[in-house]
Amino acid sequence: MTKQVNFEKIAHQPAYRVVSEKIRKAIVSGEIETGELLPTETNLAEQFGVTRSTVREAIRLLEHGGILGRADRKRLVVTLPPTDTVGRTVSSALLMHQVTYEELWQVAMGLEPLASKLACTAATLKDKQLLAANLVHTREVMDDHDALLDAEVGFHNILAEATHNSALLLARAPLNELFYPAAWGAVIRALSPGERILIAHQQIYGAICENNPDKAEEWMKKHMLDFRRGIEMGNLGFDQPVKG
Amino acid sequence: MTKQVNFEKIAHQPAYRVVSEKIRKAIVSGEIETGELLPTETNLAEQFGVTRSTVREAIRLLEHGGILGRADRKRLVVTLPPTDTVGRTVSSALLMHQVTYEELWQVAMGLEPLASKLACTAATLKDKQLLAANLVHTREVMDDHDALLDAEVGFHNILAEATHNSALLLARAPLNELFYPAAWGAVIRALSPGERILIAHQQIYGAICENNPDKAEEWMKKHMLDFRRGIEMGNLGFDQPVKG
DNA sequence: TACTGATGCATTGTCCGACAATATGTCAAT
DNA sequence: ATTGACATATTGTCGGACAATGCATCAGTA
Repeated sequence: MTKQVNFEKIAHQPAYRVVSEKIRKAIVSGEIETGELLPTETNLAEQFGVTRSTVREAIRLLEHGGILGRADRKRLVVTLPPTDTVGRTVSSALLMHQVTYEELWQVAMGLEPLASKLACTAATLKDKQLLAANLVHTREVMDDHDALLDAEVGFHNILAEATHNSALLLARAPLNELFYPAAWGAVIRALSPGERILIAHQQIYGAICENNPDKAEEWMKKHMLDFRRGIEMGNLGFDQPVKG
Repeated sequence: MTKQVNFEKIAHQPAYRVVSEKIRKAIVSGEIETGELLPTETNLAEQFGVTRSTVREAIRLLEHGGILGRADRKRLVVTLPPTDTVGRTVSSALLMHQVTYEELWQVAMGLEPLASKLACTAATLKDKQLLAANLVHTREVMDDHDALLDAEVGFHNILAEATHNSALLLARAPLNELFYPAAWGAVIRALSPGERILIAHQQIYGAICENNPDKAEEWMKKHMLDFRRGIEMGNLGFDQPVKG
């Protein structure tokens, strides 16, 4: 082992990444307001001194992150990345990492009771109305497995929105997209636990209306534990990777 | 208000998106294994019947999500999206949504105690060694604000990794990238709470070694509450948007 | 006035062809 | 086994081209 000098790897980022980074920084730093239109591709190309092709590749990079979108399939606008777009990115990452139902359930146990608690103080009148409407709808579709699943997922969704906490919303996006559809769907088909679901939802809704955070949190915990028991009773491979 | 027929908007996706979707599906569905090399750009162009430019734009879309990467700046390989890449996407989305410290703290209160609890049962010997090393290092840099911050963030990071739960890891990515650097940094500079930090970390570490989930969870809650008090004492705009 | 139609311009989506820089593989020379 | 020379493959970047489509303007007509 002779001694040898080590040089650091030289970087040399491709131009399209450099351009992409510059635009991204300008956006995130607020230099360009959301909703504002970006210059045209040819214009950007001139400004950066590259060709339009390069600019286009740079734009694609940002477009997927949801930072950029199209107003009317023409001009580019700076958009608030919609949570579902970002959520999808996270979800497909998790899928590739072969995330298991168990792992997602653990996260759900951390976030959903929290959401219930926070919703008690943060929910607006409109949020409560949405929850109430969801309860009515749930009761109606109690026997239709698919519709019941939709209603169940919808309840948790409305609840999360009612916290008005965007960080929480993004953190639990994978639950919406991966966990509930697959896992709840299986439980519902196997056990038809419509009544139990409805009771839990009603209690949580009640707690929110009474402004009782502890009760809301507790009932959500029960709800999630109930769910887990359903999975175990149905013997539905809790430690298996979620399949997209 | 005359009655009128409503047609659904016709889609017409641009070709680069179609191509991108096809590749994405092939990857997520496992048709292409991770680590496998993709065909060359020219080859893909022929297969899809489009030009190389279009294929390149399609690739950029996926590259940003971290699904695709380069082996050696030449051939494309399918990669497991590294958590930090995906995390950055989420973080910049949150920045643009003007997420507040308060919101992030709420999420932290949901996830960090959970991580502590889970780490008790999931941590390997190596994880414990890393935690121990972090404690030693923390004690050494107690007076260096920047280094102390790094150590503090590092502790929470190791702890989260010790859960071996990729969903949890991704969900808390914004804490690493946005919350701790900015908020803890401010607290540390204002109050120098090195001792209190170290004590909490030691207790958590102890609880993990004793395999005592409840204690680990409790101490992490204390730690986070302590943190919050620090922010309020320092009068550091808890309800202000995080600035990147 | 309110609707319709024609026209021109701007911008994006897609294509083509080209070239430089750089990895990779092969083969000979030492 | 290492080095050097050389051909090859692949990506990054360029420039130019054209069709499709959206937008604005302006005139025409009931």
